[in-house]
Amino acid sequence: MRNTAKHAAEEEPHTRLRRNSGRVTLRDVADHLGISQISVSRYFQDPERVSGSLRERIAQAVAQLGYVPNLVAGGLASAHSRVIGMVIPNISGPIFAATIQSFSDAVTAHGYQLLLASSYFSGEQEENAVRGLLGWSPAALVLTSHFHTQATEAMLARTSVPVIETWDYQARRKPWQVGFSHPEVGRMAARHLLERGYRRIAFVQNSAAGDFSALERRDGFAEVMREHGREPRFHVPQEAQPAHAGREALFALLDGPDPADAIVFANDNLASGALLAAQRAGIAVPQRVALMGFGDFPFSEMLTPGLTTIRPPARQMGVLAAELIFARLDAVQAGKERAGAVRRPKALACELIVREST
Amino acid sequence: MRNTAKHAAEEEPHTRLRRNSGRVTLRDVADHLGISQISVSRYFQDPERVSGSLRERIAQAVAQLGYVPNLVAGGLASAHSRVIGMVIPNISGPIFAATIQSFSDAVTAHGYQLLLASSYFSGEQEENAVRGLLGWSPAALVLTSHFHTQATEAMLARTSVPVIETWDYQARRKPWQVGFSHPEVGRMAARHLLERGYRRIAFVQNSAAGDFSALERRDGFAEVMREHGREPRFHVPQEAQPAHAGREALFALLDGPDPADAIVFANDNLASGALLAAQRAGIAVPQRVALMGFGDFPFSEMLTPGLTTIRPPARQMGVLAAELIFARLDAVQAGKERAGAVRRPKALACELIVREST
DNA sequence: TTGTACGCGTTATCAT
DNA sequence: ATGATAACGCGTACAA
Repeated sequence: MRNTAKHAAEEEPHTRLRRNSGRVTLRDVADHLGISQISVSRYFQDPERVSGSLRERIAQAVAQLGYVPNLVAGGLASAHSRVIGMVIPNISGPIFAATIQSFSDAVTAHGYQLLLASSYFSGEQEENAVRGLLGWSPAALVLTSHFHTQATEAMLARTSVPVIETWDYQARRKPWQVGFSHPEVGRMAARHLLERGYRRIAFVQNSAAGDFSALERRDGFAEVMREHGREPRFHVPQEAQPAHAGREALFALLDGPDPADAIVFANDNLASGALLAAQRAGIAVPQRVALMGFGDFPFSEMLTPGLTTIRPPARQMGVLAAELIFARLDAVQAGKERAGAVRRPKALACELIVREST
Repeated sequence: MRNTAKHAAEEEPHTRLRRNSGRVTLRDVADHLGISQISVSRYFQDPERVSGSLRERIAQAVAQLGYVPNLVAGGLASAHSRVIGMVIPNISGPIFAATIQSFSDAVTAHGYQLLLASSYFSGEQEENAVRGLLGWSPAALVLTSHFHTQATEAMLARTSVPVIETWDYQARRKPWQVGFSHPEVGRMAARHLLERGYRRIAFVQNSAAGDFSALERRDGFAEVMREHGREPRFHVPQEAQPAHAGREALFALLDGPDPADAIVFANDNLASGALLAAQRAGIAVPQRVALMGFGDFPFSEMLTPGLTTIRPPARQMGVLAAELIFARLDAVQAGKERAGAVRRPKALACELIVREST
């Protein structure tokens, strides 16, 4: 068939050179069969919309010509793409892995694709990511927590793309949130250690300065401590690498005349670093100092002693976020009637996992 | 300013209803300033291409109107999008994490975006992912290893999108590869254990049936064993979950009259599962049986005893793949002259990490 | 440096 | 059930 400057000279009077990217288009398939583009288009949108005989011929032509639908063109024409954007502080790493995974699976199952970006707990990076993702007119946008720059908030306020936030929960916030309460996590940790009889308890912050959710956990922890008449202690690591930061915190908090008898870490990475350092230094856990983390990362149960931690509903958040998004998309597609049927989710719960380290 | 049916009635004689998605466009910015679209377009492509005074006015209008460039339209017009597709067997999970991370960072640093899909070691899922990703006319496509379905290979052969494969190395394959030799990994493992004096050595396959690279490692292992006059042993786990599969393999291989004295696992997930099971069952490692894995996952050094393993150049593969892609893109942009300057990469090396488990 | 004209490949709309 | 035509919003080519 025509290959360069295809379908140019025949119908147009003022034939300039067309730009034609060289890829097989809907039109090539249609011309090949002597039918119109729109029939082929319909075949891809919903094969039932063309007659059975045509369906077979199109399928064959598509295979023969190696046609791959151009989603960019489709997205432009229909003003919405089958892409969903997601911004996560850390793509790799155990923290968000289960959420990404479950969300990604749901997205794929619905025939959508995932545009993924990491912010590294930086507002600026998140802002750039959001701008870029919105440029693709995604069907939805998923962010992590409610801490954004002003410019990001402005973009969110202006866009018509539905936005959902995960790993956080506030009942009244404008973007619906799928997650749990961070202060409550801090409270759980404090209560657990107080119940166990520990009294000189410290909280170790994340070395990533932008992890504001970790500070919310810290505040929840401090609140319960004070309610029980115990002054909470804190440590802010200087070391950047989590394992080193955990080690640093351990030694700092055991040093001096009034050493801590229990330490809550902002996450399991820090906690496991401390646990290993304790093991190597011959510091008995939990006899001399109890350690606990947050996240229940896969290795936390493999350590000796096993790490007590708080397990967030990581998988569930991805699943629920996807359900919410597709319910909303379906509702819009089905007309406004059922749009009200999609309900704001409730807060999810975290689970205290008690192992040997406390 | 005009909001619905904007810029419709004025210039077109046969004014039908325009479709207009409602978002702020380049044209809105241009109209706002009384200049042409193309000047605003140039501003976004390269601010240096418009005069300083105009530059400031445009910047202000963009901020005021909240314009976000429509990458879909831009992609269609220019026939290439600033998106890079990546298909990885497992997005989350420790195996490919470092590769994804380093690649993602490089992509972001170049102002591109990452469209990520997982195949779960399934050829069919990979095929769907590739089709979907190619639909976005990505600037490049990154796959994992060389095992694809015929349909996938056909798409790769036909597309003009540059393709790179990672986590694999074959010097002559058509898509350039950025990675290492899997058989060599298997050979390294066998040599290490034989040197240590182990003789009844078994290899445990991955419970994920589609992980063909793991079979290449197995074959390299078997080759060296036979060279040394030792018959290799194998175990194929039935359990799906890696930790359980590792446990199952451990007990199966220690059972019977001629138990294994060393076991190589397809990856660290399996190996650590076995290590923990051994610990709980009071099986001395490495005295009664030595264990080693592949991957050097973050927790492998945290186990007691530390897990001997082979560390792939995970980070480096992501970095190198990105370098290759952007060098190629730059070369194309700069004209064909320098296109030859981009050289096929050499094989990367894995590193044997000896800890206490062997 | 700035502007005009038009195509990129698809889908929405209207017509048969 | 199928077709004709005009958008979608931007970048390329060419002109001034």
